[in-house]
Amino acid sequence: MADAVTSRESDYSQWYIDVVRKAKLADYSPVRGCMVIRPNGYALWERMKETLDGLFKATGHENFYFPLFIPERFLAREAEHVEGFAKECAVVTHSRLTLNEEDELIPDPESKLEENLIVRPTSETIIWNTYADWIQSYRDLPLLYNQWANVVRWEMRTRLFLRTMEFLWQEGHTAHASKEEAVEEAERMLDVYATFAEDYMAIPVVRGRKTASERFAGAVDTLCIEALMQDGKALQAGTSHFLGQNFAKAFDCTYTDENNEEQYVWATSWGVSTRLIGALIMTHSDDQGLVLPPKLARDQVVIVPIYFNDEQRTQVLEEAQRIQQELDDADIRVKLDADDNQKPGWKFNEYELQGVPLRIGIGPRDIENDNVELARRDTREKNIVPQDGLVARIQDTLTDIQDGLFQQALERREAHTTTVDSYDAFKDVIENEGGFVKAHWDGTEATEARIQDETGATIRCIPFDRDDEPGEDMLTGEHSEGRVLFAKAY
RNA sequence: CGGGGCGUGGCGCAGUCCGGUUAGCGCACCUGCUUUGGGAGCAGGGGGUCGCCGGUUCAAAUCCGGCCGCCCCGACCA
Repeated sequence: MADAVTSRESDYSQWYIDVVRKAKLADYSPVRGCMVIRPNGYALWERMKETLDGLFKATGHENFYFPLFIPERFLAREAEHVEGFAKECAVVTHSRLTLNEEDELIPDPESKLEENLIVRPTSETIIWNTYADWIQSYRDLPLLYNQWANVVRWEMRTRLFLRTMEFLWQEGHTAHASKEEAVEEAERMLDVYATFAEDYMAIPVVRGRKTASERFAGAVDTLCIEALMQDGKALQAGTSHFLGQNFAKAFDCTYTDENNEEQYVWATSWGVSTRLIGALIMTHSDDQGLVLPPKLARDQVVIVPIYFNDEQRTQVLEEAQRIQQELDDADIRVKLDADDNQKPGWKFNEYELQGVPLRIGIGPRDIENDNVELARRDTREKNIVPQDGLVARIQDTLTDIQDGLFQQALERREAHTTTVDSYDAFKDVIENEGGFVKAHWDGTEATEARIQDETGATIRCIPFDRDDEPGEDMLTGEHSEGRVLFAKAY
């Protein structure tokens, strides 16, 4: 193959970049650390967005939109929040450009802003500033809102989709009258994320709680879903935060309860980003390129016509169009590639690189025998199958691919999840095998920091479903309430 | 922020060490014919201020000085 991607074994990092670029998901942009999301990549994001948006609406949320710019003083209001984000903010200081004596374009000193504006790294502050106006009474609660937006975090080190300076995401921001209700909301939305990851993206995830050091800046509690990539590194795929009354207090957001008493509002926020595309790639794709789960593929089936002369071309295309129509009628997303400029062989390779789950090849031979050639992207199996019953067969196969991808990822995760009881064993697994490691931890930040320092592994989460199994910290021997999940992470 | 790499038609590169015809190759692109079941063949054609600025020289992609940009790898982070 002329345009092969680097193999995962020889250079995982280069493989990832090759997949992104050769599947035409994204390009580098002229701006350092930012990317151009190409139509193939954006189509994926659109499908994710549509699906998630439906799940948000189904759980009672509405969309709104807040400004890209946040007044600098807002960010300063919540102490931990500033501390967490101050290091990575883009700051707008001027409102126009002008030419200097050397004819160079510079920010016009005359136009210096009275107050700097921050390009949002997240929107809690500006939203809670407004919630303070919207909320007076317990009757105004809850507020269940979400926004689809871009945010900017000035990163040192970037990687396509996984960490770029600007990225697309959704951020849900809810306000509640009680702590219980807010906690429940944070849990509900984590569940929505987990469902989405597993049922649509075919990515098995561990649901859990972050330790204090990994918590969102300004949150009381951060819940997360963690996924394991093919190279044995963990990736945080979504977070949901119980914010307590931190932002309500910072922005003086109170309501009057049933007893006419003033109370601070309880809050949550939750988000997933285009980073999920990175997770998708690193979960399912192979050395032939992208592999997409059928539920998220823009094109679930591509039809490649094969012919040797004009007469055959007419005949084959007619047949191909008929099949296309049948599939379309059955709500299968299908593309017929009748482009005359590329040969079938070229198309086969191209659609494999782009991860289209199923390919139908149809040529004179097939027409004669009422067959088509059906090729699966995930297993790379090819079969000659009868046209009779094709729609049902394709529906079944798509389901099979979707389930198979999840199953395969789940098995890989299980195979790369190790339970250890000694620090030596821990270091050995982290160093040589990677993956998730279940081990006892004494619950202190000091121990957590030392482990990270010495091994590079962090506590990904305290899993919700961990066994009730007290023990002793592998490092300090102190009491541990149960095992936590360690891994090296993206 | 440290370490490494790279900057030459749209893309990938060679040429740079050791200065010297008209800057070359593959892919892509355009035209034509033949082709089409796993990245087609032949013929013809178009496209470059060699990242930028300065210096040395009869002569600079090549040597010297400075600057800029991007990518990769590590520490911090969705």
